[in-house]
Amino acid sequence: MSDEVKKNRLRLREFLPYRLSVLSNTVSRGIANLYDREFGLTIWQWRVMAVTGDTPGISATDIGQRTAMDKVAVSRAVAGLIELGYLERKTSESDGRRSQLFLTPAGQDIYEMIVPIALEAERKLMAPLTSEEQAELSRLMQKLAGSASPERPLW
Amino acid sequence: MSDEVKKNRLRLREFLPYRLSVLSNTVSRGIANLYDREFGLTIWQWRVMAVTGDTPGISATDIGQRTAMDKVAVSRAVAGLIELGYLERKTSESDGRRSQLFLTPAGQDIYEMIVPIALEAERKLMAPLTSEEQAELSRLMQKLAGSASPERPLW
DNA sequence: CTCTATTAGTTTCATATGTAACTAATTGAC
DNA sequence: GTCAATTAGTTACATATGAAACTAATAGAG
Repeated sequence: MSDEVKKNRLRLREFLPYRLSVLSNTVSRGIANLYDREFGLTIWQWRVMAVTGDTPGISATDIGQRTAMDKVAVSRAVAGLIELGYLERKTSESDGRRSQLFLTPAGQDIYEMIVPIALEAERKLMAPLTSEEQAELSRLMQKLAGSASPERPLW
Repeated sequence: MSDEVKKNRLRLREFLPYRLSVLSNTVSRGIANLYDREFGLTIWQWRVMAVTGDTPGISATDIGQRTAMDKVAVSRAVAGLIELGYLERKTSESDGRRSQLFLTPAGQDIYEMIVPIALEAERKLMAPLTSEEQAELSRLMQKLAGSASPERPLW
């Protein structure tokens, strides 16, 4: 048991929610700068491009589920990407409410440029961990994610 | 090496920055709800209370360093807490720009109520991990934090 | 069919947040 | 001492974000 709990004292620097938040913000900020500087994209726009590139024809709602974005954020990111000429929207023939989203050729180009850069950034981030440690981190995060799922709030 | 890298394909669900962001947001949201529902505090206000409770007389600037908050966020959180009657500000005698912050008796009461609740939430969050896994997670996060430090951007 | 409930997506509005400009106090060079 | 440069903290402004209201289309009960 950690000192923190033993002493019944809360040290922010040892408090997991705080540590997660700081680490995530640091990483996200770095990545956001990268996408913005190199391609003029926000993180949300990039997420939308990433899943659309991986799953052409996906709808905005499904993007939201795959990216943990709410529908307003998806709507705005999609609008921005269409404006930039990277995304194209068709209306589903079977359901007039649904959109089907596709990367334009320009969007494909950007997509193919970003993927290796993003993977390289991830690689550098994880470089200090051995591959066993990387696998272990992944496993532990998955456990935590199950524990913290919003459907089953612990607090 | 993971499939993701091997295939040179980016699957958002396996991409560490994305996973960190989603996990952190889920946890933060749960915690924020807890603080707000039970005590009417924002996460930032609670962070300020936490370090002030731990280090009475601390200045706003030092709070910023200890909580990874920028000075504007600290200023706003402090203003809110003073408004709520949980925090008290004195001007340093040796340096008229510096403030010295203290919990009021009401603030102390809240502080003492929150600490065990927050620790319990953390305990529940980590419950699915063995204590070895918890220690390992902590160690791996620390390594990552070093790797991602903003002073030494990798991208 | 037809009418109500639901769903996909957008817009509106109120609030949160970060950057930059600002004020007040202090420090340090001279 | 005096004045430029720095530091602590606040304010102002522009942008980001999320909740709720809204529009358009579909589904489902009868």
